[in-house]
Amino acid sequence: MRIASWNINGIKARLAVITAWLEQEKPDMLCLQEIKSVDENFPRQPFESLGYNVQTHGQKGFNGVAILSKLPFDETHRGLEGDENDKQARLIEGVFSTASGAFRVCNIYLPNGNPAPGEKFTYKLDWMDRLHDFVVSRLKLEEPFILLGDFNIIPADIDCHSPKDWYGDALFRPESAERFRALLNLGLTDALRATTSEPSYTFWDFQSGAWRKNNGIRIDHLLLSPRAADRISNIRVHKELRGWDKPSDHVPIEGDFDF
DNA sequence: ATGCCGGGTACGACCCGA
Repeated sequence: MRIASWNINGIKARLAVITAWLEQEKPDMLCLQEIKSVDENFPRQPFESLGYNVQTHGQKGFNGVAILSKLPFDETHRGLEGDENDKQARLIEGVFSTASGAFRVCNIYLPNGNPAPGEKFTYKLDWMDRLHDFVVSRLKLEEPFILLGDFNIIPADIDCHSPKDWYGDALFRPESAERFRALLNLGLTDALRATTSEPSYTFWDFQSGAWRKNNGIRIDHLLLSPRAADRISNIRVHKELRGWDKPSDHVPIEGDFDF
């Protein structure tokens, strides 16, 4: 089973690119971030025609996440618990069954947090603390659990072309990195970093010729519970998509699992 | 480079992203 994550920066603007990629790669599951659409306006039919079940958690104009899955959804959960005043659509989770048992995929669009310090940075850190509590509850289930998406976290110097450009940024500040490490310390595996010590960027800014200069960052991640880590055989970043026409500023990251 | 691009809303600018 191939499971991918992709921040597509607007479903309306990216529909043609996404369907072209799905027809070419045929992943079993694609988790989208930044759909920037309400649920009613999400174009379900093009994906259903390609054999995907569609679940969305949208909001007007900003944010929004969705899961496209060839396997049917046993359960779906929307939103991150812990703050009844948080209305931003940044988390959707699906539970799926296979012959080898159930597994769970949680798709997140973690807040950017800039400028830091400030209200947005505080929101990011609070969101990460709530995510930590959520992950603790999921790990207690002792099932294969994949936490994936756009984390808006650069885990280490190797994950950006030019670390000095990122000092003080909400994606790279110690408070952010510390909370990311706390997730790993719960027992989650950073799937990409577990398989290579090379840089492997997932985002290149639209501005300043970042793609041409390979001035990228690695901020899209697959984190695996122990039982999910046991099942992964390969992981890849589809860097080539950044060079397609009408690209997103992010590219897909995809893992191969034996369920 | 607190905005160089690109997408959103809405139809002229302004908000947001990383």
